[in-house]
Amino acid sequence: MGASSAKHDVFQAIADPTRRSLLKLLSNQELPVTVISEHYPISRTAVSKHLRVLADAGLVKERKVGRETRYKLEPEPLFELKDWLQYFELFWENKLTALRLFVEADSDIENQKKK
Amino acid sequence: MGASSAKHDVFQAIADPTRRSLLKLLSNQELPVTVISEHYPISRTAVSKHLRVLADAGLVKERKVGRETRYKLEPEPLFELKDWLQYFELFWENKLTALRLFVEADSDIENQKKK
DNA sequence: TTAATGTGAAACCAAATGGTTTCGTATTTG
DNA sequence: CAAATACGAAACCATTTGGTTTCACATTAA
Repeated sequence: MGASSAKHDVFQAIADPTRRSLLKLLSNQELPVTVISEHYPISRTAVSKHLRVLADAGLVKERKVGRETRYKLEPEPLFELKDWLQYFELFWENKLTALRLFVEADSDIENQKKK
Repeated sequence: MGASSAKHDVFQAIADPTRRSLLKLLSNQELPVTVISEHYPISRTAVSKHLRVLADAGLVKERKVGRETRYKLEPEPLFELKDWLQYFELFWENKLTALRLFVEADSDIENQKKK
């Protein structure tokens, strides 16, 4: 099996703004649930559920330390997102190229009008 | 107002696999709804609704031609996604660096064991 | 040992989501 | 003009989602 045996999709995991925020919060530190939930207006349980979705997508890793569960970012699954995006970069570059060509063609038309 | 006056979020728009597929389909061609929906096992109406979500997020542009409505990719909003991703690239690079350092440290330990 | 703390599971709920079928309306085409 | 085509709006439905409160269970502290 490949790298993406995740129960939850990366795309779906990052669809929620709270979860995106969680990823940033946990990007440079490992934190227990209670501390994490202090950053949000929702209940600790709700935060816990978001963390589960992220964990299912492989975006976050949990580690039990005593009675705490500490979470931290696991950025690898974001590669899938990057790959997906890469396909489209081709098109937005084309778009910019097309725009440039259009502007040039437009100038030509302007020149012709001036004849 | 900035560039993202979209009713629908880009992140949410690409969360659905059918919509991601639509974006690829429309990346190199402008197509009317009926033709598009032939590529999917769901109803034309369902496809139409997905297209609306994509249009709300600015990811697709519609153009009426006679009785047809033709859709094509509008890749610009994907920049937001790219920006968001960029933040995390820092961390996965760190991760790789950390891994490299760990491997080196491990070698050192191996060497020590050999003493 | 008893009390306090950190957490997830469960049951529940309202709203959003992804789908359907039916209908009305423009626009071609015969 | 009449029939066919292309489409979106509406009403409806089942499931998922994001949230809550309550409860049970470990683990640590008194």
